Amino acid sequence: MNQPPDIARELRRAYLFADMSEPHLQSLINSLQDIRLDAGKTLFRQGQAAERFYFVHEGLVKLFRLSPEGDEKIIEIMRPGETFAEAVMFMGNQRRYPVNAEAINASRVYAFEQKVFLNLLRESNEATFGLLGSMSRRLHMLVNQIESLTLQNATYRLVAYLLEQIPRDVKTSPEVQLTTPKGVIASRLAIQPETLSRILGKLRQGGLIEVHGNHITIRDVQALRDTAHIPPPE
Amino acid sequence: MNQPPDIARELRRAYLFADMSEPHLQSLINSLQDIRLDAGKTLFRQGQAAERFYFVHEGLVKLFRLSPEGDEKIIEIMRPGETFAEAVMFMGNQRRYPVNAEAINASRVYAFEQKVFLNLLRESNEATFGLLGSMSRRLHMLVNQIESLTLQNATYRLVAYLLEQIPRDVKTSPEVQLTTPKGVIASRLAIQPETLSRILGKLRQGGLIEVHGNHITIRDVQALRDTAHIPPPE
DNA sequence: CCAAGGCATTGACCTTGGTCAACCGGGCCC
DNA sequence: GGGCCCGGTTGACCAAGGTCAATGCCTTGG
Repeated sequence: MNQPPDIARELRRAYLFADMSEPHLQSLINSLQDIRLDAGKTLFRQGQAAERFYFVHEGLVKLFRLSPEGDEKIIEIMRPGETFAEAVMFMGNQRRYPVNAEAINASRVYAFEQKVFLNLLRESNEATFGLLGSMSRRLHMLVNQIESLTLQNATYRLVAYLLEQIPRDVKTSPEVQLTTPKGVIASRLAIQPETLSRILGKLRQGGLIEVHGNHITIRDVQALRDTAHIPPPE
Repeated sequence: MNQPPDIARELRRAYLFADMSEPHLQSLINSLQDIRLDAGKTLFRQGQAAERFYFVHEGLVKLFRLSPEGDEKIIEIMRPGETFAEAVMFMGNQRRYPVNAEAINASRVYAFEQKVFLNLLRESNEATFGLLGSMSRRLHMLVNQIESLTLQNATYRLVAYLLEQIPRDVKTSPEVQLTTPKGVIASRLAIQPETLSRILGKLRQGGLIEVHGNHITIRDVQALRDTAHIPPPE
């Protein structure tokens, strides 16, 4: 069990742990489990009893629902430095995961026991406020998602997604490297892979973007925003 | 300022207040504002600075987003005994309401100052855990909503809504009294009023329900579940 | 080096639900 | 009582995006 000294610093990237006292964080680190997942491996399934929550160390984990027909809707894609399934702890008696979780890539996640964490919350207010912040952010994200699913169309969602992927502080012809297969993005945006492909084609024909496999060059950010009627940031 | 003695009992119906100590609850009650809203009156708008959260005493309040074109999507309809906008308190520096809130009926809501409540949270763990429970439930509700928007069709959503409206412990030919105008239900389900009307017509023709204005008689619960492929409860 | 499987693309077609317009009926106000 | 307004219904039409099928391409493995 090698313990690199900066794992505390890594965990603090998550809102959940950001303001936690050093001793508390250390006691959590001592009890965490380091889990390796091959690509496509299931971490947990919807309906299973929830006893742990997770932090992504590396890789990508998708949280998704399945329809009875087997169609998949990705609710969220968890990236390194993010925690997930921590809200389930407060769902009352029947604590069950409300979604499925599966590794997209080969991944490593840290697992924390609910019991340990709950005990810690009971004696630490900063920790609790960190959790409240995490949950509040997730609520906001879900409301935004509902809005874009109901009040906006597929092109809007894809364009908004692309614009979100632009690294900060870039002004001219930004480059976007898709971090997941296009099919995964399609599910996240609630469209079919065929439709995703067609919309990208349309944008390419319009001279707004260039597509080379996973790599997309945005030729005209403003025009792209305009086609989807997205107001400028801020 | 008449203060009925059982306002504490009323507040305890909300998860947020359920397990709060009596003195804490009393101090909140002393600082609340009782707000009367006419039907259609706006309580707050998306983007406004958030300084208070609310408890519905009577009436119905809709939380909704607007598209640039003016289309409306109701995210949630708040009923007596429920709290809303309490999660906004933890969104960091820029605390702004993420949705609009407007009274559907003539309503009365109690308003609580964030500052007062936050001070109380800092010294009370039961209160904080009540809040975590509220937020956790709301997260779950939103995930369910996303699932039914993306993996299910309009008929499913309407049927699921109707089945939710059936009072507990009723077995035969349940009666459902719609608590809001049909247009409001349509927006909540993310369909057009015309479509809602047509789906009800289809179900009526199929002999599954009877519609008399706001009052709906469900003739065959099982068949209704089957048309939408909804598994039996539990 | 070739075969196989997975992802992406493209085309043809179809379905769901949205749009637009007309109409109905009840409550309300003058 | 008459006009009107609002919520709801109905019909005709339309369009966005889903479905199904064929094909290409790239990776992987024998």
